[in-house]
Amino acid sequence: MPKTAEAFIEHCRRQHLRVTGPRRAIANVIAASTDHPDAFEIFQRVAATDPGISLATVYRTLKLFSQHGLIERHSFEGGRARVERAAERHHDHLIDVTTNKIIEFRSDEIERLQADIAKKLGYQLTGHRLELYGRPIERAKKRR
Amino acid sequence: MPKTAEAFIEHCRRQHLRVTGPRRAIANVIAASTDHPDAFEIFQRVAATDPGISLATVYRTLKLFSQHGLIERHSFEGGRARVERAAERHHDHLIDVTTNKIIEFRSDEIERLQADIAKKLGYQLTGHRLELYGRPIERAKKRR
DNA sequence: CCGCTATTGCAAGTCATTCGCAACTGAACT
DNA sequence: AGTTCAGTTGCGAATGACTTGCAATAGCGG
Repeated sequence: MPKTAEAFIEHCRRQHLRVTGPRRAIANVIAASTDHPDAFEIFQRVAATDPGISLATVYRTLKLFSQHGLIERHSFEGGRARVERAAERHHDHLIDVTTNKIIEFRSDEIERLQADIAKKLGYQLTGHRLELYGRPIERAKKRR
Repeated sequence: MPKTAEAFIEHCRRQHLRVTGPRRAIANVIAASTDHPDAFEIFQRVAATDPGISLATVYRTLKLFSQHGLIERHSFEGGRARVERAAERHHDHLIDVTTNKIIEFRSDEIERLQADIAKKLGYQLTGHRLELYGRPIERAKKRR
C-alpha cells in the first residue's frame, strides 16, 4: 500500500530533480522503514550501505522530499523530527511514553470536530497537530 | 481569575525557594501578560524595568515555574516555546497563521474522544497536544 | 564524450536552550 | 545588626538539531 522507492525516484525524474546515489539510497531506506525514523537514524541506515553519505545531505533530501509531499515530518515532544512516507490517508499519532513507540490512528469524528471548532471561531483550518501521549494499560498488574 | 504575581512568590516561599528580584520581576511580567510570550519576550519585558536580568535566568526561572505547575510551556510549530499562566481549566490552542495570534478553546467532546481512542488502543492517556492552524474566514472578500 | 548546473561533503554557522563556575545574596541563626 | 552558607545569578561557553557557504563532483541533455 505505501510508496515504494521507485515512486520516489519516479517523482524526482518527473520534476527534473536529479536522481543521484544519495537520493536513491535515502528513498530506499524510507520506503523500507515501517517505523518513524529521524534524520540521524536514516543517515545511519543509509551509511550501512553507502558509507560516503553525509548527514547534511540527508537533511537536504528530507526537506526536498517533504516539500514535494513525498514524506511527512513530525516534531513530537522533546527530540528530533521524525519522518514517515506520505500517508494515503491522514492520521494522527499516539506515542507510548514508556517505549517511545508510535501508534497511528485516525478518527473522523475528531477531524470533524476540529473543523467545526475552527469555523465557530471564525477560522478556516489549514492544518492541525494532534498527538496523544499514554502508557499501556496493564491488564496483569505487576507488584510494586 | 488568573494567577497573580503574588501567587507565584507565595508558592516559592512555601516551597523554600528563594524569593529573589529576578523571580519577582518574571512573575510580574507573566502575571501581567495576556498573550503567550516566549522566553526572549519575557526577558525583554523584564529588562525594561530590571536591566541587569540575564536570559539564562529567565530560562531557568521559566523551567522552575513550569516544574512547579505555575505556568505551562507550549512548543508550537517553528519557533521558540511559548508560555502562559497555568490554566484553571485545560484548553487547547488555535494559531492564526496569518498573524501568529493564539486563540484558546476547549471542547469536552474532543477531550472525551481522545481518551476513548487511547483506551481503545490499550493506552491510558498521560498527556496530549492539540493545535489547530487556520486563517480567518474573510466575510468581505478582497479583490485579488 | 562535453559542458553546464544541480548536488554533495565538509566545515562552519544558526538558533533556542542549557551549563559550568565564580561572584552574589536571601534567609536562617546568632 | 552581623555571620553564615547553600540557593541563585550573570556571563560566556557548550549543546543539539538543523542549515548553509563553498569548492569539488556528477547527473543528464545534447
